[in-house]
Amino acid sequence: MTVSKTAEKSSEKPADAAKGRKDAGEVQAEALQLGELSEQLGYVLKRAQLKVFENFLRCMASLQLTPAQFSVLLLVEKNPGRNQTEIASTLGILRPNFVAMLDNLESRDLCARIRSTNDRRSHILVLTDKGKAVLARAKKLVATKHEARLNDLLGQANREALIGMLSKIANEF
Amino acid sequence: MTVSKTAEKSSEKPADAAKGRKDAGEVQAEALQLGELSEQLGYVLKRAQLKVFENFLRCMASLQLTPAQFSVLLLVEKNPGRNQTEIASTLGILRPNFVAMLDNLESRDLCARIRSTNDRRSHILVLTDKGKAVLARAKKLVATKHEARLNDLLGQANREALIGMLSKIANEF
DNA sequence: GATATTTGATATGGTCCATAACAATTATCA
DNA sequence: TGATAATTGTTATGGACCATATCAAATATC
Repeated sequence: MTVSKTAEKSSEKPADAAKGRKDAGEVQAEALQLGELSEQLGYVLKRAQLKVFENFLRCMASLQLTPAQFSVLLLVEKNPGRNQTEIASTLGILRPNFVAMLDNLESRDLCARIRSTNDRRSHILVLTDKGKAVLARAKKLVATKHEARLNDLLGQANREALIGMLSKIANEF
Repeated sequence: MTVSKTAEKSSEKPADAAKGRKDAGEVQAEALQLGELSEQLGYVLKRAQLKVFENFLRCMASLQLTPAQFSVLLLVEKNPGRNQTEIASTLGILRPNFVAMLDNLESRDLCARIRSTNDRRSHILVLTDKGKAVLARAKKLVATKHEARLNDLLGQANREALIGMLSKIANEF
């Protein structure tokens, strides 16, 4: 597998990268043969994931939300009153790494840590009003600019089948 | 999105993580609601990719090959006589980062850098005999233990459809 | 009430990714 | 031809993300 995650400027898109020579005169170096690589699940999965994240970041540029941050806001909205450990572990984020992430969201006034009265060790997480508003706008952007692109590319039925298969892999592989 | 890539020991699997409490007596904290997250392309894509890579590493434990290393060996075998820049860029690896990778493979006698006689700046890449042998064994392991798992999980037709859709996303998204 | 566990946090190290810069070599072209 | 530009592999470096150990405060357990 492999595939870096460069956005636009530097690295050329992996597929037809090696052709980036002289478009001028001489002998065009023949393109490399991907061979069995293009049938490798991991390879194609990783490449697709990088493309999707890249597109996500472009769509969210105005809101400055990464995929990870978006997922946190979504989960906190859906599960208000949960503490850091619960939110983090549900997303597969280790608690130490979740701290800086929350510091960021909190400094932008998108969510807040509230000392729990039941258990004064834990911080309850909630979205601020601004956080709710930003998340609402983010959802619209994602739906119209990001997910809609999948329908254009694959069609509604295939899109749902894809999500279903990926979920199955994520849960049962 | 989010989802870390922890293998087995430490972090719990994201989905049913928050339940990892006491299986003993008291009140089981209700599981968190994933909500729209489970329909987010990027989220499910990333989670699937992590699972697949994790499984790949397990299957290749005896050969000590990462997905990235495997892809390099595959590509060099398919395209002998190419230089570092060509192989790296085709895989989306930046040339500076490709150096250490090759150092590793070369130190294990899996591939070799050969000074080109045409252009004494470039290094031609080839697989060593050991490299070819290891790659052959790797292919078998991948086919029987890794890719075969997809068929068991999705069925042949769905597997091909999945690869096709992912390729389309990787190339056209 | 002594001990163990949990929570959020800090420090730290590893891996991967990206950019700048460099020497050696080759291409370009005035 | 010779000066200049471009390319190749490389090093150095910084950032992002991930993982582990450890800690103090608070709580649970016995």
